[in-house]
Amino acid sequence: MSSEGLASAAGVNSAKLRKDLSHLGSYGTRGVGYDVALLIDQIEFVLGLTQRRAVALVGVGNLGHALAGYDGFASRGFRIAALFDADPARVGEEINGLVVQHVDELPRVAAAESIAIGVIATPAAAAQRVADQLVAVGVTSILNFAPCVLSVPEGVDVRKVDLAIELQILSFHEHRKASLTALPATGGSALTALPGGLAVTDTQEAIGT
Amino acid sequence: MSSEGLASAAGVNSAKLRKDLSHLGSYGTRGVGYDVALLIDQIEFVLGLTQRRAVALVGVGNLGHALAGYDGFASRGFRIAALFDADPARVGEEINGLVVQHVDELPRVAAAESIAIGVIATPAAAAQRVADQLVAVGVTSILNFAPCVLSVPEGVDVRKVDLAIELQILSFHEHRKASLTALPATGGSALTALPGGLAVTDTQEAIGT
DNA sequence: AGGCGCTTGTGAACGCACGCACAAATCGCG
DNA sequence: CGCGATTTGTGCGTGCGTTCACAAGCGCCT
Repeated sequence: MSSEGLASAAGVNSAKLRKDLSHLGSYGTRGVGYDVALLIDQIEFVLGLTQRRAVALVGVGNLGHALAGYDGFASRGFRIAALFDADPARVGEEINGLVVQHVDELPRVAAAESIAIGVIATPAAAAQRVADQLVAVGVTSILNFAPCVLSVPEGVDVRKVDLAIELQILSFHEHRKASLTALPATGGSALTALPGGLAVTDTQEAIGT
Repeated sequence: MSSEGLASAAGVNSAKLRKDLSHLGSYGTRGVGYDVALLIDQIEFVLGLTQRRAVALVGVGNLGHALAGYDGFASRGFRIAALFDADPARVGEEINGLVVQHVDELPRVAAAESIAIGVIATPAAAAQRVADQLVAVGVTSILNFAPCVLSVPEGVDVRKVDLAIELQILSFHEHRKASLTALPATGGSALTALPGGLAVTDTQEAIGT
């Protein structure tokens, strides 16, 4: 498979793709292209995806349920090792073969399962507390679906996924298509990074801290 | 509120924030700062968030359920106007006050509700067909949660959200923290853009087309 | 065996975004 | 009324990512 084919499939420039791959080493053959299977192995190795990491999911509301049942995690080398919730009514429920445990059980489970990554799917109000608990048990990577900014100590990685922001971006493009307002579409605008996004409700207090 | 305060709250540089805001016009007061309420109004106006757009959600599996019940959409100015699924068993189910309709009803509903944005939460195999149907009824903005690359005509915006990729990025950082491999952390690597991501399974056929 | 076409890997240039630093402007206080 | 403190708005330099373009290398066909 040529870099041109890979690039068009991925929707990027072929030169960029080649340069990226060259960082891994020379796994292509000139005049022929790349061995896709070998490439995948190498990428997985360098990215550390060969080891199946254990993931703890906190918050089994609507979103938590969906994440717990999401096939994409298992097929990409992640093992959801435990489900937690703070609501006693939800504790004991079984989802996809896993029983929801109370979030206070986290220290015990984390030690037993060697949790590497924590996923927060709680309401925004509970997110910071959960993050603190995760950090306390040694988790250094957090995926945050709650619409709020988490403060964590140095050395802990937080990635925030705000589903509404994706819609807002689409809405903005829709707006531009309609009215031909020529606002320079600067790549990563700080605007979308504002806590609470652009919601009128409670943005004041979110910023005012 | 000073730009410094806004910037630290958003986690960005204050100069960048001021420059971004300056694109909207001069809504700050020197020596004083910004009127947050006014700022929000202006940003919402420029970004076109003042009009509540109608969203159609296709695919009410685990993820679809979560999205249909997600408060963040409504509070950010989006109205989920209709739910669709191809599975007759799911048609008729009521979620959050909306009844799931068969995807073949899309043309009729789209005309009645003036759908602006389509959200695809179907399995990957069905995503392209749904995208085609959305495009056919005049939808020009698509948010795709299925782990596949959609091909759409010019003028249609597609944003892809792959939840597993977020975990992979965290996993990679975790990997780097463990072994101190010095791989240049190039900003937007093409690797993560590969269709099918880094999954071993069926990547071959995904690329081989 | 030799040449030819195709593809990789990479040096170099372009462009863009980020951040610094400063002039202009506003408010408060003496 | 004037001065100093504070903050915005922005010109400019720097660094990085992307892209072009080309030499080196590989396989195939004759």
